[in-house]
Amino acid sequence: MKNKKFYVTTPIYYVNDKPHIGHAYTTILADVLARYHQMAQEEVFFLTGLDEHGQKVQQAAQKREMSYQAHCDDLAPRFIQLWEKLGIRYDDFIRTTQERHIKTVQHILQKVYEAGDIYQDEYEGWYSVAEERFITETEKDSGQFRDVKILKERNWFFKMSEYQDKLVDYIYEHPEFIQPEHRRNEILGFLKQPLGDLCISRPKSRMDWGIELPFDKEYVTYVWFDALINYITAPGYLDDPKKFKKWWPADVHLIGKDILTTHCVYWSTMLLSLKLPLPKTIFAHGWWLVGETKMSKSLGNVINPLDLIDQYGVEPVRYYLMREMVLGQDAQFTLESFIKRFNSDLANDFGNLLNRVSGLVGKYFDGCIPDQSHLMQADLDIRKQAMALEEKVRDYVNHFHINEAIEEILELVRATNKYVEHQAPWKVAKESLNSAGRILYTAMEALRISAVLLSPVMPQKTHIVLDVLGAVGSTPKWGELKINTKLKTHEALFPRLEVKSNEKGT
RNA sequence: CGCGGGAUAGAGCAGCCAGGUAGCUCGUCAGGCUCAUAACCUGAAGGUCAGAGGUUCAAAUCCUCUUCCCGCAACCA
Repeated sequence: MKNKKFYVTTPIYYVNDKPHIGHAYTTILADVLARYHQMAQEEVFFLTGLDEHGQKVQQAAQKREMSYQAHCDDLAPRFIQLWEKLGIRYDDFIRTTQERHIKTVQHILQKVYEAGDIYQDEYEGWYSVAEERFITETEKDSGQFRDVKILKERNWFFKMSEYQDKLVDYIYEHPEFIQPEHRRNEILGFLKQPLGDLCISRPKSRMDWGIELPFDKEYVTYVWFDALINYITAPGYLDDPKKFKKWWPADVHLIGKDILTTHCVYWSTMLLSLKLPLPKTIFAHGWWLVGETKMSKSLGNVINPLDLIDQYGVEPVRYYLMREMVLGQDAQFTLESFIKRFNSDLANDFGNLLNRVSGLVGKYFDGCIPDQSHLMQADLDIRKQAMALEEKVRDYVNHFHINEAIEEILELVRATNKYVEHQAPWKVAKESLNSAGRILYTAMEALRISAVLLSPVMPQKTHIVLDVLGAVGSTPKWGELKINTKLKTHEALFPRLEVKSNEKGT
């Protein structure tokens, strides 16, 4: 049987500023998904990268008195280094200034142009002289823009409207296409209005940092038309048909809720025009809110979550971000909840389970994994729960409920702690070493399976656990522990964090 | 009447689509255990499920209205 493939993307991040928690979150999420699918024996392609054209980049570069490309080259490593720090294992890193991408975009522009889906017209709208861009009616009414005037400009347009009906039908026929569901409704609501055509050019006179239109040298491409194409550039749309056929359509485009319309509407209609299949799922996650709405004054502790990495380690941060964010909702990032999560889940439950079990095995079995012999009811209960876990986790992950997958694993960890407590092998051992061995074997198997299933979230820490158990490379199937294996010594996995008692009220 | 989502114990969430004793984690209180990272286990307190009305033998769950919060309303990534 041929392995399934899994192609996951993050947005390509815009290099007008340094990476922040939003970038980190999406990328970790993609990484975790990629690793789970790898664990399920699927072939995975994980793409991330940078969006380097457009007005904001131009402005940022000008401000720094650098060339556009130099500015991009300066920022790119910051992203790459952060991904290294976060343990991100991507397969390709695309930058829209790369030759492969520019060629692909120009090829597509030419193709769409020749197919008659691009035409020239005059764009008229409110233009902010200060911002050097057109603004929407809503933006104009907000009164936040000065020097606003009506401006007419000749531009090239993509016939997005042609594909409106097709797109609406597609969304209705594919409930999994846009997730979560309320985002899908949002797009369907948006598409109830007649869709206009998309202006896809910018005159060089106004903005020249972009990909030149192959059929009109006076213009560069609008940055979104450029950026979205990255998803097919990387798997080889232009120059590697075999590779492209293997990976496209993408299984998941992960995005923030702020770029929902561009992906669901612009990108989809572009693909429809190109007669390419649409991605299977576009998943929009929520945003991290740091603390309260206005947190500055009372506590003076405006926390940049990235700082936590240096202080507490990468993996607790990965764990926290994955565990705490629910579906496509927003979530609050507070140091208090981070520490609570760390102590209760990682230190008290998971780390401590390893500690107590390995301690007992050291004490009564000379550090060697004992034989399980035949299991009693309580043992069978744990085994049953552990054996059912893999499928539950897979199911949750496939539906993007990472937090629930993690919770399900922690339930096994907690149940195992409970089991050890109730079975009291330290007492049993005085009468029957055999029975104590059975209990400890069962607990260690449950721990091992928990570690395997948590490994996509915390690859390094779970590796330590598996290494201690002599079970690196094992699967979530029951019974892979090797009897008589000598346990390795280890430090506390997640030493408890002291609660700083200077917080008040929050 | 623009479209849509939400309001469940001190906190964060599940349950709602397929009505039938209100559940999980954290926190609090009281015990227990002592193998373990002052950890773990047992038990308890705490909710008129935003409010009002309706359907039903039965509503957190379905319907209507009200209040409050939030998202979207396109050419900026």
